[in-house]
Amino acid sequence: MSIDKKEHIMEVAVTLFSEKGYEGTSIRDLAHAADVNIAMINYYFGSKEKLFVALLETKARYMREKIDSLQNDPSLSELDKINLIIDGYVNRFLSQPAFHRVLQQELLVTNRELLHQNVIELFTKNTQDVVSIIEKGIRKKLFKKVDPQLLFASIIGTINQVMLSRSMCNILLNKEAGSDPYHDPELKKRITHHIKQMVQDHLLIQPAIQKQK
Amino acid sequence: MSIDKKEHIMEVAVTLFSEKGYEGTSIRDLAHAADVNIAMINYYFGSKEKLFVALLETKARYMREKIDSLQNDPSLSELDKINLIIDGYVNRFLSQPAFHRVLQQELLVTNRELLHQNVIELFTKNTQDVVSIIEKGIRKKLFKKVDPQLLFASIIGTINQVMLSRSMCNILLNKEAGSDPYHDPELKKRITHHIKQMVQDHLLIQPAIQKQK
DNA sequence: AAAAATTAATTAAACGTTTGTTTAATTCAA
DNA sequence: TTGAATTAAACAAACGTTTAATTAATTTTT
Repeated sequence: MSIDKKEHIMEVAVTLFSEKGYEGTSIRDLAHAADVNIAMINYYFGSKEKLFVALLETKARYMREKIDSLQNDPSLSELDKINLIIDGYVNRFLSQPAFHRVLQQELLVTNRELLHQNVIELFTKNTQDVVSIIEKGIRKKLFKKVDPQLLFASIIGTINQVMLSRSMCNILLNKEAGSDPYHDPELKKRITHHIKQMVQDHLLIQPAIQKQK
Repeated sequence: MSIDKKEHIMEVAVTLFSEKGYEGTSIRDLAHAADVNIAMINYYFGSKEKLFVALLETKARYMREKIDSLQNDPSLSELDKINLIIDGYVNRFLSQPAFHRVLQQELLVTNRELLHQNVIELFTKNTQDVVSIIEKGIRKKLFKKVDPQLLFASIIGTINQVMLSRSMCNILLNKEAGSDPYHDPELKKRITHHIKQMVQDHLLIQPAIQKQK
């Protein structure tokens, strides 16, 4: 029973943190939304800060494992790997918008050092892996001599930009103000297609050959 | 004397908000950092929230005017305009990292509706203008049939990604952990060049002709 | 030009809430 | 009957804001 309750609290926490921010969410807000006593949060997690760290550790494994499995697959070309990584990130970000907004918030706020450092570490390994795939493609003369780090920033940054805020996303994509763009199946296709096309045009020597589907 | 003091408070506020977030920054923090009495912030601005809105209105005019002046200049090609807009955004974001982190924070947090709505409005007009420039280039057959909205998201998103956090940026660019990447003149060149190159490769029919400088 | 009256700027202290956390008592399950 | 789970109540500290008193600057009147 207690494990389920911990998970329940964490699920409520990620939603509230994403809507109101870490500082903007009180333990009382959390307890009320999760329908548990105020004292239970500290009973289970020790403190509000430790709840947050627990949240990171639980939620952040998936993408790490995804990239690891691609990394040393000899049957895939470097372009295949990049395309699969784009698919992975878009799927991941769109299916967990609340969690990824919380991550972004902690990257932006530098004074909660423990939380900040925890989020930074998540990104570091992923960055290095993707960059080294791009570098390998360049060495094999499959790719042009692009800037691998900044190209990775463009991939992630494009998704993050769309994910910044729902109303922002609706304005960007000319949707009605009230609608929920993140659960629109069209959006996922559209983002994936745009990023892949842009990355291919930028990476490949003869991008004109590649036809838009 | 009072106008200078208001500006002084706002300058301190943008720094503190960017480091600690809006909720994470107390009026007492602000008053102490600006070396004024606690009551002065409410005396000048009315409330903490109104201080924030005042901050937006003062700081956010520049980019608006920049794009407006480009918009109807017949001597510039659509690609010229896009390149100048990229220059403008990179310069602007890198020279005011604190302010733009505050903007991003408010986009991420949706429950402070007044502040959120104010930031959204800033972005809306800029988005529409840049999109219509890209669309014009497509109609003139200068550009391929790209996704104008998402290409704009890629431009802004790339810069935002690099600006998310200093240590994040240092990791991304392989710099030492302590250094200040945003005041490195090399970084501005590198970002500008990457985005322009990527956008050109994506937009132009024969990107191979365009030579990297 | 000096004095008086009025307005603006600044202060320290206090306001009532809300914050994260803890306690001590109670309920529940093993 | 022992230990874990749960509760309501209380804790001190910090929050944004307001007050009432004082000083500084400006305007009006003499």
